[in-house]
Amino acid sequence: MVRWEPGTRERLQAAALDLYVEQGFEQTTVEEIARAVGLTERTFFRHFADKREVLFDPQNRLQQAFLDAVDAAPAGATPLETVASALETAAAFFGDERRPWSRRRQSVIAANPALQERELLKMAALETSVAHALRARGIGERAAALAAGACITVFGVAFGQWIAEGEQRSLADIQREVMGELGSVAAGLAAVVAGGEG
Amino acid sequence: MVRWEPGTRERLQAAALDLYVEQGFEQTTVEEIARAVGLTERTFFRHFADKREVLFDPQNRLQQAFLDAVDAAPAGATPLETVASALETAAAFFGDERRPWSRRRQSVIAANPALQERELLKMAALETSVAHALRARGIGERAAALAAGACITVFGVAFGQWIAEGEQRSLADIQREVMGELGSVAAGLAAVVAGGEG
DNA sequence: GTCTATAGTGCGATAGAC
DNA sequence: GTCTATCGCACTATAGAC
Repeated sequence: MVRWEPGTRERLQAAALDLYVEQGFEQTTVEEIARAVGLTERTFFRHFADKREVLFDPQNRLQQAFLDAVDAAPAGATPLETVASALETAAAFFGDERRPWSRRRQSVIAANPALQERELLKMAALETSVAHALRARGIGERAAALAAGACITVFGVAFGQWIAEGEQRSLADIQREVMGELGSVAAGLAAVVAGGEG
Repeated sequence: MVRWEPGTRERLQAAALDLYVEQGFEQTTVEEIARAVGLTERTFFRHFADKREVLFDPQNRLQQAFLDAVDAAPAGATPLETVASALETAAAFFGDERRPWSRRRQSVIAANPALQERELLKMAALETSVAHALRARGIGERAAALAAGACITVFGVAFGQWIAEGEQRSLADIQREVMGELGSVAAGLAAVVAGGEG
């Protein structure tokens, strides 16, 4: 009999998601989650800083993927070319096999402002780190911040479509489509800036 | 002697900001804030849902300003022209007299992830409502979401500069500059989309 | 593993404003 | 009388300290 089985984190995450889906986030206590996998409340807090964090990847693999992709982009690439290639790479993290889990997870988050806050914090951290990686490539602070903002906006819109009911296409395909639509929206931007407005 | 002085909300907000600046957000208890203005903890929670909310405008006036400005834009305006005019209008909310208070508030938020989460939630709500207002003008869902994302990104970058140490220019001036930089960044977007990437 | 501070909720009582 | 701001008390769960 093993004293502690491996994959404790993962089992806590799975149990938490199940309970959050079944009875709601607020109606679920940390003690319930811990007992569901044969542990105590105290152990839960050793693995996760708080009750929300259990729905998020403590290792931030997505962020690491984005950063590696930014670093790997060709030296002469523009800021938006760089983030476009980062989005391509990041899409590999969300294969078809993860889509059902992502949908369940998102339904819980959508129902709880407290969880939305945490998700937004993670996305903001991602945006900041992408901007930082762009700056390390010699891109100016403003351009880096704006390109990173565009990157996360496109990712967010595309991800929302990826988990939409009935959606079958890959995240990469959807991202390319959304990036194209961003091109359409931004097409008149030079004119807007030159012309001024009321 | 009046039992209830007016402006209870505002006095709680001022006292809370003072205490958060002096001793930190986490080191300040709700009871301290309440007692600082002669009230009890229970009354604090009558006015604000939680300890963080006291730093935010419960009336969401900024959001209302954005929405009014979007509705007031000329009928034929493109999505980005519309958000550009919304940014112009919204800038009126942040006059020079509010800059010192905004700086104090931001220094507290910058030091506390829990407060950053709340700020991000407010910004996300703002973005969503701008997207919704754009859709009401007949703009497609995707274009509306992307234009709203650009709007909030520009606002965020510009606001950060507005409260930067030594900054003197108005928020509207900075926003125009940032919008111009977004034009530069987006200039090559059509080429990126057409050419694809590794 | 226990112990505690405190955030936040629910219900009810009080009392001034009108 | 109604309406509403305030207070009091009991209570739970989170989260951190020891």
